[in-house]
Amino acid sequence: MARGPTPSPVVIGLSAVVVAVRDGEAMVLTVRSRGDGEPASEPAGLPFGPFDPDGHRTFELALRAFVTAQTRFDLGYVEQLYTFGDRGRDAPLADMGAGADSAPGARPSRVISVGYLALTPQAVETAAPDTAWAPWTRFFPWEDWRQGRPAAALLIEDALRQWADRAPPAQRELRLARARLAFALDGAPWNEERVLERYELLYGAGLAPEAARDRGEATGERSDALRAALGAPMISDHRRILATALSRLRGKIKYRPVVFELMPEAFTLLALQRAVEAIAGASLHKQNFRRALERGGLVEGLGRIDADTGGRPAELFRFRREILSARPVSGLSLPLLRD
Amino acid sequence: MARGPTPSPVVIGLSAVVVAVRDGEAMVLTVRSRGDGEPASEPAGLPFGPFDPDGHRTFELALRAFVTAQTRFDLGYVEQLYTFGDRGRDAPLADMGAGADSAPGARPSRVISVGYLALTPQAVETAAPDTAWAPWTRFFPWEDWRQGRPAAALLIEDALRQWADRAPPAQRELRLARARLAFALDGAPWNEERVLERYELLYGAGLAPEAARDRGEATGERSDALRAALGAPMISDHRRILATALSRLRGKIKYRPVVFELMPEAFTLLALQRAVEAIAGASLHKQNFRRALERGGLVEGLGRIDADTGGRPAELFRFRREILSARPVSGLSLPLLRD
DNA sequence: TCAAAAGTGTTATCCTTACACCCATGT
DNA sequence: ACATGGGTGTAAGGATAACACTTTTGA
Repeated sequence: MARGPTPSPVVIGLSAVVVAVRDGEAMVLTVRSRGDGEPASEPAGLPFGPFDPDGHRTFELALRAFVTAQTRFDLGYVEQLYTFGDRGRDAPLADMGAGADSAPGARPSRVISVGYLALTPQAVETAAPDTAWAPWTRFFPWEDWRQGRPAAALLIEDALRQWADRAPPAQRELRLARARLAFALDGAPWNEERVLERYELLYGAGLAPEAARDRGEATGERSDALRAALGAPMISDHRRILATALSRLRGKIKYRPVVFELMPEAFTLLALQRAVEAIAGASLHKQNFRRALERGGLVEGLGRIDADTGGRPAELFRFRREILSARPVSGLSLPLLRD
Repeated sequence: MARGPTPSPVVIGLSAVVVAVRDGEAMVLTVRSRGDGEPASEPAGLPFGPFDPDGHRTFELALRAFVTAQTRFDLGYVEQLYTFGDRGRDAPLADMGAGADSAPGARPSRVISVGYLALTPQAVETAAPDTAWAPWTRFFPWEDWRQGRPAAALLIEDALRQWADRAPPAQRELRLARARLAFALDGAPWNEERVLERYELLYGAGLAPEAARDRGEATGERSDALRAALGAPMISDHRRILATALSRLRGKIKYRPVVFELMPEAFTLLALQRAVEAIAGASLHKQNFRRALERGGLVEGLGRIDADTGGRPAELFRFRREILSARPVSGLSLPLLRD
């Protein structure tokens, strides 16, 4: 293994997608980027920090430590998502931490970022400055199908068709096929799990503002409506990490009982359903949802509650955590409701 | 961000689990560790190498390059598995690559390893020295349930019960519950996907030889039969990576048509079934397997073949790769056969 | 002729989906 | 009374699991 010129330093960054559900809306913990006197429209980022090879025994411990430090918030359920190492996707952290005080003109350190998903039962307002919960529909407006196909999806459909038309004939069909599958064009079924695929398509098509940014160009002309439909960009590749998290969570909810990590100790069945709907971005069939719950034996009734919205008071339930160690247990089925 | 003493260097290692199926057996590409004149019983490892932050634009390109260099073998399908960063699980690469020529007594570099899964259609014998295909039952004898519950699983069951009995009473039930779920004790159902969970349990129980090794101790007394049942250890944490790969593959085969990445262009339905069985470690019901295939429209008949084993010649089929871009497509159902 | 595999048919059962309806409470 | 949500029943269709049987070849 010949030694060439000294290799560039490698920095490992950890990013966390912290998810909570607050009155029927799925929220993500965001950090304003170096929030000084900059305009409020500066893109947000995920909580992140450098991994210290000396101080931290495992990634997960490191993650918990710095998220608590940065946001004064304790994490519960945590799982690793993916490790991103592409050069050229606006390496996160490149201008902070290990690289912050390097001489100008020095070779930038290569940054590898390990993304994590964390779930917490309540979106407690943190006292930490520059930290805020944001609904993730802000970053992915096209992912919310709870009221039927969202306007954002329609605008994106048009933009993607134009993108396909701009291609040389040989590529046109390929582009269309990708768009059709990802965004349910021409009657194709919508698959809520393909969040990452959709975001990557938008990035590849140059529609996500991050694409132009990473190339050092200005974003092309576009209408206000389309801009809104494309969602708020994030610093670095954080929106990609967020998309990965949503994909993973939407998939996992079906085969592991992870929703309960987002619920308080006692909850009504409708609250549970609303949480699942917020994550899945789709409306569910009430009766069938409850029947599936029963079959699984996942929950157990308690007493009652009143202060609900309108209507008859609902019974409170709790997650039967015991069964996790008693038998293999799958997640919730998603009996979709078509409007 | 105060600068303490200079931080330890971080080295990123890439490991590949390269899988192929050869006459009904699932094989993994292994590398003999620094194979000099050492005894043949030296543990094997996975193909691995350091990631060069200057030369490589993405992990995947780096992986393909060094696997080809090391094994003279071209990868097809590739996906990232997981990034391992725990200190104390015998950091891979610590004594090679970037760390090889460091002064004795110098602080060892912290090694992070990114595991990848790769699938190839044929287990071509590579000309590369110290590289060999090994059936993965060698490393996980308890995972092969094609002929019913394997003897290895029974021996491990006993060992795990003893491990639970050795615990203080408070922990006894917890240990038993974990063992029950993972290894299907007391009538619990076997879940073929939990390969990693099972390996980690064996590691945690001190049964996997790697556990004692990582603590710098000698492996405890055990019978030859039990030793065989526990499978061949691997260097570093490679067996953990291998377990991760098998878990992932066994899961993925059901919801993505990945088996076909392991098949030649034309194959018989029985060959396909045998491949799935080798991966899943379970026998399948022939008729129901074929019916499910038909329903999915995944394959298309061609002509015929003869040179088969005994019996009537079977028709050859091919995977209809076109459908991948035409519609969302799920994997194969596993109609398990109970003996 | 027999072993070994290829193929075909059919049935019971369960899960999913869908539709329709009644109950309890606050305004 | 009526809006809002809680809660129950039931029937149709499709997928799965399980059974038994015929066909075609090579040795």
